[in-house]
Amino acid sequence: MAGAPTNHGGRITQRDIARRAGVSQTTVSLVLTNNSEAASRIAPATRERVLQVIRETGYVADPLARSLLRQHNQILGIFTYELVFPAGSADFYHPFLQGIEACAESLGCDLLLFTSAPVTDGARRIFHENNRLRLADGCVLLGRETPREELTRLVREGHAFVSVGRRDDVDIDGTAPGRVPCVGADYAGATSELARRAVALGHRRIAYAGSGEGVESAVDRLGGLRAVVPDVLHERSAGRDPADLLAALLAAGVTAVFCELPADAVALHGAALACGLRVPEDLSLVGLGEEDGPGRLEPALTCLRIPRREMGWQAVEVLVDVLHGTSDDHQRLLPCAMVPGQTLGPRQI
Amino acid sequence: MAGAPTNHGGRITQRDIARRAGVSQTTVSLVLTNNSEAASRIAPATRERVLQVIRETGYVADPLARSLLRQHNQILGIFTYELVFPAGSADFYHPFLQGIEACAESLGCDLLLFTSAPVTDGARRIFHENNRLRLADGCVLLGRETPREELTRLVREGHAFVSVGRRDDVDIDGTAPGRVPCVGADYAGATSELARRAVALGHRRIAYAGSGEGVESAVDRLGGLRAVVPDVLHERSAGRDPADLLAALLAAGVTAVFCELPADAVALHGAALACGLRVPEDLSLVGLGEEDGPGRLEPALTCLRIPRREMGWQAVEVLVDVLHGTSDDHQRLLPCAMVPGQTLGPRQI
DNA sequence: GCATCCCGGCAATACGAATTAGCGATGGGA
DNA sequence: TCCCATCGCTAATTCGTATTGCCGGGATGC
Repeated sequence: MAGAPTNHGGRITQRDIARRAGVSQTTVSLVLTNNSEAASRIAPATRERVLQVIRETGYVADPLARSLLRQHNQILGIFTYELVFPAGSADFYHPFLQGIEACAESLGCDLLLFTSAPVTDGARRIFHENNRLRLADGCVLLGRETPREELTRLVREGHAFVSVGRRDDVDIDGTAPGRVPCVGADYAGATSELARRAVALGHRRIAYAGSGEGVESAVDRLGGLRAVVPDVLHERSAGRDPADLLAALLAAGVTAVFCELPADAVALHGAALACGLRVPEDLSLVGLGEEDGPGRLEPALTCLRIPRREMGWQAVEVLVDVLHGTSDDHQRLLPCAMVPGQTLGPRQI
Repeated sequence: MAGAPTNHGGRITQRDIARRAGVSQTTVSLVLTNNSEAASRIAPATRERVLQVIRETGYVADPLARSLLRQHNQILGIFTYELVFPAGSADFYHPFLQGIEACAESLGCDLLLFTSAPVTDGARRIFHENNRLRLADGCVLLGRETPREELTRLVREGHAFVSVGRRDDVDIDGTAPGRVPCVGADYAGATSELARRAVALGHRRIAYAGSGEGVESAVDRLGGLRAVVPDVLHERSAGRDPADLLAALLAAGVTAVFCELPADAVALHGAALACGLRVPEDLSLVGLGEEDGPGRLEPALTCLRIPRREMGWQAVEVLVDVLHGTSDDHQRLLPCAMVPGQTLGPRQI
């Protein structure tokens, strides 16, 4: 241990350094805070003596004590309602995390994953008795969905946070609607654009397969489609046999299906082939999201590319805005690129 | 804000609670630390009054101040020499992180990613002037390689850490060799096992393609092969044309090649096919690692499965051991499963 | 009736670093 | 010789929470 002069618990403090250098703790602190103000107040000889001891001992300031005083820690929190590193959908979060990490690095911030949040009633919760939110200066919320009550409380208590994914306004008792800081993908705009394209290709009977309600991203997709095709046929797909769903769609004379989940499009594609139908000649299929996993469809699915990395980066930017109170609008919608694919074609009938 | 009685900087403290409840800060603290000792010292009426105020204000203790006293924070650090979420090799780290996260969650610990570590001389470094290591109770080191001097300093200064991946002992001036806490994959054992299999299949002239030096994992692989096949032919592969490498191997009469990097095996496979050779009939190929990415070889490469998730989990276990001073040996080698594949076959000639 | 004990609560202190106010010594000017 | 400014450094305080020791009053024991 090189004879480190630990006084009490093993960790070496500024007082230890001070003792060894024959100065006060204040002086050690002044030497360390290297600004022109303080530096000028210390004689070069003293300064050097202190630095020498610091070098010998390898002392570094305890960031905790420092943070307690400063009231901020250069730490950004990341909270997810599922595991941050899920096993199943191998890397849904990965691009988001890449963007967050890159931006945090450029800011010189560390990233704290709130893995300690206990699971109550089958879900992780931000607010629990030993809430560690304050360890971070602000927090990025990641996940397909955020419980309304948690969101409301975050806004009401004035926490610095940002959601990755658009979130509806929150109701703060009586006053103006609480806008939730967020960086989302512009599902509505992208879906509208695809819808216009489908219409231009001659499609008249268009369907939406998926819930279309609940989560904001689902509402936005259905809404984007409705804005262009008011009389869209809305069919739920959850837990439904693809062949069944397909039959219902065909019976209604549908020629193009917009699927909330790309996976549904893939399933419908399979069902269509099984019926001897051709895609897109007999039925056009569109996935309103990014195809995940390696199971690429052949021919390529017409779908969206969600700018996930960019969303992560910008989420951190917005979070910093929130912290500094810089900008006034803390909501951003990023455009989705369209993946042309080959499953959206001209109506043939 | 519900008229929260913030005194100074916005955050609400135990003193605020105390004022509102007409008690002292001590009492608030005692009410919060819910152990039998302290609880008995507070009258139920007082206790309830304090709890009421706490509920109204939504107060939660500042984990920072708490940590400063306790000298530990329930935070485990993760340090990587590259980005934690790299863009290129999509998810080399992902399985490790999964294991680390799962174990941390079971321990109720948060995870801190040291993204603030600045890049000096082209590489991230743990030790720099504003070292934030002490934010965490201990630290998991992730990455293919760890600079020796950083490792040495970690050991010398007695930091609690663990390396994912075996690391050689470190030289602490004069005293006994400093064993580095680590959880590694047993490359040596697995390679030996594969070598025995190759020998049993009739192979006599076996080559090792790769550096075989430097990083521990490379040394271990070559070592494991040498233990079974002392007269192995060692050919470097870095930056070399696969066809060129193949020619050299064939000229030496090699019938089985053990490749440090599965990617090299894939490249050699391509070169062999181009020469009209069959695998494994004319040449057996073994990858001494996990094939990464979706570019699976056809037929399947005989290689290893690195228990990355398990390594992550056990790394955290070892770290906890180190922290508590529980066990005495902090090195673990985990067995690698063999992926049979079809590129290692009987020698035909 | 006096010593003792327990109950319920509080003041004081510690954790480690940063900041403010101020103290003693020195030097220069009048 | 006296006064004041400057230099170089330190004592005291702060951040928010946990812990220790103690105090006053009422009940209990002998």
